[in-house]
Amino acid sequence: MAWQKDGPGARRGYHHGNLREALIAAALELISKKGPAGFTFADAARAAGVSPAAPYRHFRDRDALMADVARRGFDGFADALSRAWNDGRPTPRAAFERLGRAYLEFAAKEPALFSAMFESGLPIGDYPEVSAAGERAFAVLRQACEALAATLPKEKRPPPMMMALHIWSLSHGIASLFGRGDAARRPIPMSPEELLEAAMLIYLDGLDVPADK
Amino acid sequence: MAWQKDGPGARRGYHHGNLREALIAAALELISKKGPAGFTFADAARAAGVSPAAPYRHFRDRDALMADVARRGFDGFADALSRAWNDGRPTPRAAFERLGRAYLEFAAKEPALFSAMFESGLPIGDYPEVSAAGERAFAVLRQACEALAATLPKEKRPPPMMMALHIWSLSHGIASLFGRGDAARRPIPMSPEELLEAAMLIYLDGLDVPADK
DNA sequence: TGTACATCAGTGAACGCGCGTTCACTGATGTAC
DNA sequence: TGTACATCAGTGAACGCGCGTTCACTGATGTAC
Repeated sequence: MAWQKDGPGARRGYHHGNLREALIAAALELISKKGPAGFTFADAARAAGVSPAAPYRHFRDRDALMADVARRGFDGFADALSRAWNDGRPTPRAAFERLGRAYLEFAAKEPALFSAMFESGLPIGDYPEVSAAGERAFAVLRQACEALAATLPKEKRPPPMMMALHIWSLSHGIASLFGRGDAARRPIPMSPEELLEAAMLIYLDGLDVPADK
Repeated sequence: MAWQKDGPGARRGYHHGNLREALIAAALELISKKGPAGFTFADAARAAGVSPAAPYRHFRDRDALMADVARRGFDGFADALSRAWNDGRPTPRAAFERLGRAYLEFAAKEPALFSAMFESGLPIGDYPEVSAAGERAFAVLRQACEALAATLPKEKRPPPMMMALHIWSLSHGIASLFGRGDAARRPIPMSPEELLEAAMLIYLDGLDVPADK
């Protein structure tokens, strides 16, 4: 956690030097401890070690801070998905399965970001940069579906948009219900990753996407 | 909305006569207006037209009220799923598809209950009656999967528990992301019902569950 | 059928608390010359 | 290189507010006899 810049930019007295980042880090910390509703603007200021008035220099209000966290979350999510897809190498099908796992991995490794993205209760209409970032993440999945659909003969190709929505929903459902270290999670007899992998196998079978090799 | 009993039990002055129910109704109203985090104990009292101290006669605190809402939600959910399944009549497959639609219907028609059940942020470990009600709802789905799996030849039968988790996750993902009249919802080119139906078709195809007729 | 009394389910005033927000301010930094 | 000044990013005190919670209380209801 980079609460403060290291080296010459580190806090040196009156000026924090890196408050914006520190507030975001504090927000993440507080979200993972107490849930997306579990922190206030004043809490974030306290955690960053500044006066309650200081955050106003960087964010209009708590929602704006939360929105920035969510936007960063979606940006990181889009990157993670892109990396997993890796332009469909070595095969679209193998890459596609990696994509699903990347979804769960993100939810598991960054539960605070995941909460901010999907459970913050933000009026996302008010934060177009958040929904734009969300679109970018979804676009990665959609592209992957297009590539995978293209491996099928024309008459059997499903609409890639529909496919993308299916996979997104499935992954999201698994991640929401079982995917986090959450105390609220119900115990299940297999790991979320196995659960998703099995489901994708069945789903792709249903679409007649041939297994690799 | 039965805010107060009708007839002889209706409010008649000093005693409310039906405050417990009125508080629950108020909570639902407030949840659908402002989200699961969007109301306080005092708000609920105000909405029910009583003093801020009155709710303490019926609930230990706000969380206890929320938990009761969630429990009722799961009970109603279990009922709705049971009704949709209808013991697998006329055929397990047809009943199964009804089950999926019932999931979405519940989320769409009772968004406040749905929020209380899945997005309230309650520490459900502290409310065993809530998780028990959740289990009852899940059990309906699991039973249905058993019945459907039983229509397949032994060597092709998937584990019903896994199947149930798949369908639950998929339905839940669709309901969460696209299923509510929510302002936060992303626009999609088909209805959630169509989306789920198509996904289930593909999934059941993947399992080689024969279509009816 | 009346009455005395216990119990129940409310009131309303009060409290301490933390939050959001504003304000005039001030220390630190960057830059023009 | 030095200096004056503008700007930036903080402080800390203050405010009004609503919340959660407690308390002694009281009106209404139910019941034993």
